[in-house]
Amino acid sequence: MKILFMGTPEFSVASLDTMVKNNYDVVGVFTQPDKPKGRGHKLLSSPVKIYALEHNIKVYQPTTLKDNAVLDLLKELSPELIVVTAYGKLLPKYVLDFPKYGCINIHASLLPKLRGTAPIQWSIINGDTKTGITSMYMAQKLDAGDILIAKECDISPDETASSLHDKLMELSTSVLKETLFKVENNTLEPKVQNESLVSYASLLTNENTVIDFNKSNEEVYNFIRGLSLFPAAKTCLNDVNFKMLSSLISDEIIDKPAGSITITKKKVLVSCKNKSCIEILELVPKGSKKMRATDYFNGHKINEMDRFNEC
RNA sequence: CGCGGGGUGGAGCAGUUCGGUAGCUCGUCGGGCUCAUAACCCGAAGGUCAUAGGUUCAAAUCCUGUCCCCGCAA
Repeated sequence: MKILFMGTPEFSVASLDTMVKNNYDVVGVFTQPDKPKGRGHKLLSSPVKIYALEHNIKVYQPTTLKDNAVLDLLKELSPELIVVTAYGKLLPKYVLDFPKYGCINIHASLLPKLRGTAPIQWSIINGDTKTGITSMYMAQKLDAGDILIAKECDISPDETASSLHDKLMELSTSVLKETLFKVENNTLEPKVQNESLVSYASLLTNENTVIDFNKSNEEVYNFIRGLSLFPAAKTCLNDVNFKMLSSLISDEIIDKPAGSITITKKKVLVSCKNKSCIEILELVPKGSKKMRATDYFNGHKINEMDRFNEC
């Protein structure tokens, strides 16, 4: 069975690697075009591209799929199945209809919950204790196709986006393997998604990754770990931007306005809703590197009025 | 040449504008107080101020080159 793979980040590499290791016939890889990245704007290739080149798989990086050249390419590669994991582009209908066995997507949530681009982060931010990996037939509507295989994964109380990413990436390989096996044996049983249970994991932006200390300390805690290490929860103090990387729920009761800072001998506490507070462990000040919160405040004196806020 | 910040005892910073051999908050070590302590008191160790060269009576501080680190943006 000829398979065309589409994916871009590290998470996608696991899928591609699974197919390569299990000797599937990957006839080509679509990945996002190289973009100027990092300091100095150097052109960087996606992890999928790097992996594919190392394994002598043809790489294609169309800027748009709505192009006759892409259709010609599909005809040339003539895939019987397209597997998509975090590619970063929506597939036009003619692509979805092209392969004989359809297009299959690996998604990092238990659909129909958390459709969209950042399901890993939002599952933690929302305080969920369980998430998973779902494979589905792709439909034109985002992540709305019929469900094929779903596997659950627990979210531990101190889970971070990074650790959950790794767990789900591992889980995605077994979901993909099982899905491919059933495709080959024609034993899939697609299930329509229950539209009444749909929720969305919206794109992470600079705006919706800012900490709101008016929420409870538990919500703030989930927010920080749900965005750690990347892209990280943001806040601001005296016109300096900060990323909060890790924290702990504190049982201290401090009657100060949200965002107020209390420095004790060993702890940096920030006030949240209803006198609750959160202990900040690690942060990154703008222009500086990751450090312990206590270290930062050893070198930067603050006064009573200073508060973390939205800038 | 995308924008910007920075390299000062173990950590985080100040000092650099207006040159005169180094300071703060912690940590470490020793001692003391205490029922006890992450608290408090006393004391100590620890720095070629990234590096090379230049200017100067004198450079962390001025000039020039080099290396390294980081944030943003994408």
